[in-house]
Amino acid sequence: MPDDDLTDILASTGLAANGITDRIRADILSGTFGAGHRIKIGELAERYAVSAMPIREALRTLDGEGLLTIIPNKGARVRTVDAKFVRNLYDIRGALESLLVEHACNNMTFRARQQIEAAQTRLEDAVGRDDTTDLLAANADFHNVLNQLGDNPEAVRILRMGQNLIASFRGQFGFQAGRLAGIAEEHRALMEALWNRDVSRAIAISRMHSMSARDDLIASLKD
Amino acid sequence: MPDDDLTDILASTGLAANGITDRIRADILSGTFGAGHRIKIGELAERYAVSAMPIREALRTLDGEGLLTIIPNKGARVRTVDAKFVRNLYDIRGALESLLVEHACNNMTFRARQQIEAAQTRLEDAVGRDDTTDLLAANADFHNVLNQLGDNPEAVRILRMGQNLIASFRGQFGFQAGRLAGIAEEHRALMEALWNRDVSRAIAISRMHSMSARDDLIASLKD
DNA sequence: TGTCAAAATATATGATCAAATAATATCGCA
DNA sequence: TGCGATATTATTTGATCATATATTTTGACA
Repeated sequence: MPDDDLTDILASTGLAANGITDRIRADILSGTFGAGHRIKIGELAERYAVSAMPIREALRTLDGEGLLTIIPNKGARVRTVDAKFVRNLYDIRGALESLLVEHACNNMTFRARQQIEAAQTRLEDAVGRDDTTDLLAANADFHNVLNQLGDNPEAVRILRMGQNLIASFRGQFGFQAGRLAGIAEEHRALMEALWNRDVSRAIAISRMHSMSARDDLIASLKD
Repeated sequence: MPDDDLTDILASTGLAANGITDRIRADILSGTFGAGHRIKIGELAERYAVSAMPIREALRTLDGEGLLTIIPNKGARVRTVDAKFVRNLYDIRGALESLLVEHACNNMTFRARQQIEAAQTRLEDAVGRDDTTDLLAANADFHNVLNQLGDNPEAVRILRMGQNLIASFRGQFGFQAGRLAGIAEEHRALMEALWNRDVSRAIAISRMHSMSARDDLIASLKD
């Protein structure tokens, strides 16, 4: 049964599709439940028209993902996010992405190169049109190819957890002026290093790329 | 209420004490439930003399920690661990620990230095007596000081999750000949770099330290 | 009026039962 | 005997109720 295989694969990356969990996560990330918001099981049960049980299990999962914090006998709150927290997540992201880029550089394939170049073309197009939505999609594709090539699904899983947390704030705060073009430029530099199999340079650019993103978001947070 | 504060702090690091969760985790890490073992809610409920409910929530938590894998409608299994998985975890650990060491090097305090030196003294003593238990405890202390100094609790949390997974195999497979002395030596080199505020050298040694540990465990796995 | 204690309320947690789904066994048939 | 469909069992998931814990409100007293 190929369907079973797919389910297993999804589960193995810690991203098994679960209706209620996904809906709560989406509502947190969309800002419906803002940072620090107190989550009440009863409320959510009513909101999603299910019993308390699926909510309780979903909250445990989201706690594990870091999206919210459960304090025994006191309930759950959406994780509060400050500049320090964002900085920490981006530092983690930088460390893990550069790890994946290192392996990706060594394992680069023709097909992956094509995919990266296609994503970059779409990304630059989006920059030209100042289209943030398309840019984020193309950016995700760009990095996903590298992440897969990085050959470390556990690291990708951690990365994705952090990404979820950050994504909502991106949508909320947007980018600083000129950042979109900066992303495209940093990608081009990374690509050049990758095609040249210059591992140490690829690592350095990858880390720098994360730090730029980090500083951009923190600057936006302060506005 | 200081007790409440403590609970909150524990919860914020994702390590809230929960009786049942802790017992299941311990039983997994001790090998009572081996890799790949099918976890049945009913069995565990009987074993720990509680209802199904706490078990179900505990399994979600442990799933989030990566200790087991839940497949919808099919149940949970203790994560199977192969050399590739161990390699991935250690690569993650190397990336995150070197990140923390970088900050620790910049934020080094006199008090931290004392604690690190004390831990190292105990570690070397344990090496001399070939006492693995004491060595692991001293080693944990050594790294904990650095992790705290790294000033990134999110990274520490991820690190701890991976550590849990690995710890059980350490106990099961032990170390290769001469590895204990190697650990002590690598620590000394790291300390020297730290006292000299040589950040890039400290990072390099930290990463190398993780890779040595990785290769040692993988070698043991193959025996 | 302010503060503390106690009652009342709200909420999370635990237990039990019911339903849905998956795994296993049984039986008919070639 | 070997295979496939069906029935049975086992197990997870969802719903509901009971209990424990936390929070808020109320009222007595200084």
